[in-house]
This record gives sequence, structure tokens and C-alpha cells, in this order.
Amino acid sequence: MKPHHPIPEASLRRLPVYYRSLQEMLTAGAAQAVSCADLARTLGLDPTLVRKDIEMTGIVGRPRVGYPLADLVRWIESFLGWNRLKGAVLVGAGSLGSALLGYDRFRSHGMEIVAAFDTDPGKIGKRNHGRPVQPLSALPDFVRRTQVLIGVIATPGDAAQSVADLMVAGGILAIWNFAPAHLHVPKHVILQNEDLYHSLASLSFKLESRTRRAETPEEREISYAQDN
Amino acid sequence: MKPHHPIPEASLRRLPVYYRSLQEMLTAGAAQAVSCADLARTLGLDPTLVRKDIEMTGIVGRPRVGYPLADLVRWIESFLGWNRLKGAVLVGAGSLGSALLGYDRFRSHGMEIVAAFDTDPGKIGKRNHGRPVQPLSALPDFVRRTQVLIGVIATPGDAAQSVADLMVAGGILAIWNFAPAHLHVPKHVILQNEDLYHSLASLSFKLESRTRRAETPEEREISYAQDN
DNA sequence: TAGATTGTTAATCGATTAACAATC
DNA sequence: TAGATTGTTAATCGATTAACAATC
Repeated sequence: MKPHHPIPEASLRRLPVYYRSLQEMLTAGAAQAVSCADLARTLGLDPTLVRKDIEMTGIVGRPRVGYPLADLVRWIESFLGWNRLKGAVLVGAGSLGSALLGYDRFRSHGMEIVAAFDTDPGKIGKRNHGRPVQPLSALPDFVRRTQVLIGVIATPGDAAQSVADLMVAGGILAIWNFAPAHLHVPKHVILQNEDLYHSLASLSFKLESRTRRAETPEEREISYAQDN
Repeated sequence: MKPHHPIPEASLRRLPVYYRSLQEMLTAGAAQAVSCADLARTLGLDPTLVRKDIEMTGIVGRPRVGYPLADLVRWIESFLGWNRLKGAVLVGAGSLGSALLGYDRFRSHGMEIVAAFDTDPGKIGKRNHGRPVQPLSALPDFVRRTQVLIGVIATPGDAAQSVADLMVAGGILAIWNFAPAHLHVPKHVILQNEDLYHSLASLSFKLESRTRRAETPEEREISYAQDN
């Protein structure tokens, strides 16, 4: 019984927050059941928002009780596909790429990076966190052979588009892009951007707005409008 | 002449995309002026959306011509505060933290990480990408003394809240959080989350939806509604 | 002048918030 | 039963998209 409505991106991004909080409650072993109100209180979020998000996953709760804690955790896990391991390839074995290769927590969240690729001859042939680093040219064939569906890009910005093209050519269906680049991919490919400069822009603008306001109180009324 | 309306988060996050594209045009040296339609075309975005975003920054263009390319680049830079260098401290000199310390591009985007902190005795006292790694306990005093306003958290999730508390105590006004943790900070503190699991949830869910649809065509109509 | 583009106002869309009915 | 919580429907809010007027 899957939902018939589109799932809002914002809701999807909140589910991990609930998931983590619920897991903590579970290991703490305090309660058997949890209500949306409980969850909202511990997270400082709007109770109605939490209710809608949980409801969206399709789980059925009991009025006056809430949701069985363990069930809810597993339900969210399953809803997100975090209980079904999917392979991934990573391109760009630099410092960020290596950090990502070192995150073994990804495995318990549905993703396992099975191979790394790079163009640097100094890196090719060696191992990085246990994974062999192969030449980028070997990527499309590797993807086709192993049927891996996820591609992670951790290259410099100017290499990202060509890497994405290679991934798509190999049959990758989802790209997680950490490179500072605006990628063009076919419609059937899921693109998740993790461009740090998007966040840095937001942070920088807000910080400037607030510190400037403090300096020139006469502009206060205007600046208030810019608060998030 | 600053805008009187609140600036949408989504618009702020699109500005770096325009900025980068405009910079490329500038170095390519092709055109003197650029229109929103041009920009929208090269980026594959809705022209009206681009217009609204650019307009929001307060720059004034010329009908039939567009915006002077060099002016627009500098305008966005200034709007985001990327031309005014702000100091930052980083906590957590692990693999991700080290990668962030190595990003010298941050400096040309308004942020310079001036010091790193950690609790690991094996890291304290050494240098990481030229920056001294200090004990975490030294953070509040350091922040007070140097008047740094930005704090970057790259610790494990369970340490993040206490680190955030230390930062706030020292006078940090903006926190860039890379740890997988839902942080509670006072209202006056800007919080920018870079939680990878938020993105991974979205990517994983969408990938599962699409691949499952392919397996069971009879559910196609339902699955379509879940497309982004 | 004609026409493309900016600047601005209105309409649509979707997400969040609020209200209320159902239920254990 | 009474009351808290789920489930569901309506209202609000904000962002995106569309329409149109102003201008060079």
C-alpha cells in the first residue's frame, strides 16, 4: 500500500532526522511506543509537520498510543530503501573522495561504494580504504558489468560533467554530485547535488545581513525582512 | 538600496550556480552583456525563475541588452558577501575535516578556516594543511579572542551538539554542520546543515521507487506520482 | 520604429500549518 | 466514558510560473 501522492523533497530530507532520533530512543529503551508529538518535541519541530511526514510513509498508528517504536524505525528504514544494499562507484579519489570511501556507515544506509576511479596515475592501481582505484576509462565497462546503479562524483568541478556522461553511458541511474558544478543529465537519471558553495552562499549572505544590521541600527527594519 | 523582502533560501542556493556560469562566460571573453534568458538557456532553468533571482539581488539591467557581465559577477559576489573574508574555526580534524581544511577555494568565497580543534591527543599540536590543531577545550577562548564568527563542525554525530554549544558560548554566529546530527542552537545563530544522510535518503528513496516500478509495471501509475 | 529584455504585478502551484472528525 | 492521538480535510503561506507594462 504505497502512497499515491508525490513525496515532497523536504519531507524525504526530514525522515533521516526522525529515524536517528527514534533509533536513539530505541537504544535508550525508554518507551515502547512514540507519538508524533513526542518526536516533534524532542526535535523542536512543528507537530503537524512531523505527523504529515510520518503519515506520508504509509505506516498506520494507533490513536491515543502512537506508533510502536521498533516498527516505526524499521518502517522508515524500509521506506527509504536503507535496508536494501545498493552498490555505488566513486570517481575522484582525492581528499573528499577518500573521506567518502571511509564512511562505512553508508553500508547501513543502503549504499556501498564498491570501486573508485581516478585519472591520476599516482593513485591508479593502489587501494583506498580497501577499494581498488581504477582508471576512469574503465568506468563504463565496470558499471555495465556489475550493474551498479549509483555514481558518486568527487572530482574537481571542471571534470564533473564528463564523469557524469561516462556514468550515464554505463547505465548509472542516480548521481550523487559533490563537485562544484551544475550537471546536465537525462531525465531518467536522479541527480542529487551536494554542492558546498550552495550552502556557503546561504550562510555567508545571512551572516553578512545580520552583522551589518548590528552595525547600522537605522537599517534594522529592512534587515529584519531578510531573516530566514 | 537593499531588498525589503525576505530572500528565499532556494534563491540563495541558486546564485552560486549563476555566479559560476557567469564567471566561465567572463573568462571565455565571449560577450560583454548577458540576459537572464541566456543564463537560463545555458543552465537549463526556467527564464522567469532566473530573472526573479537576479532581480532579487537588486542589480539594475538594461532592457534589450541585459546585464554587463563583469558587473553582474561582482554584484553577486558582493551580494553574497563572498568578497569580504570571514574567519572560521573547524572542529574535527578527521578525514572530512582535513578535506575541508584543504579547500583553499573557500578563501575566494568569503571564508577562511584559521584554526582546527580536536580531542584526539594524536592530532593536537600537529599541523593540518598549515593550520595548528588545538585541543577542543581551547575553542571558546580562541573564538572570543579572535572574534571569529563561523564554526564548522566535522565531528562524529554524537559530539556535534556539545561542540555547537561550545561555539555558541564563544560567540560564534553561524554554524556549518557536517555531522550527522540534529542540532539545537539559539535563534540568533545561523545553522547550515550539510547532513549527507538527508541527501542519501532522498536519493535512495527515488532510486528504489524507479527501479521497483520497472519490475512491476502494473504499479506504474502509482509510482509515477512519486517522481520528483 | 520595432522588438527584445527588464521590471512588476497577477495566477498558479505546492508545502506548511491549522482545524476537525475518527478511534482506541 | 473521557481524552489523547491518529487520520483527513481545509486554510494559509510562500515560491514558482505566467502575464503584461515599461524601456532602451
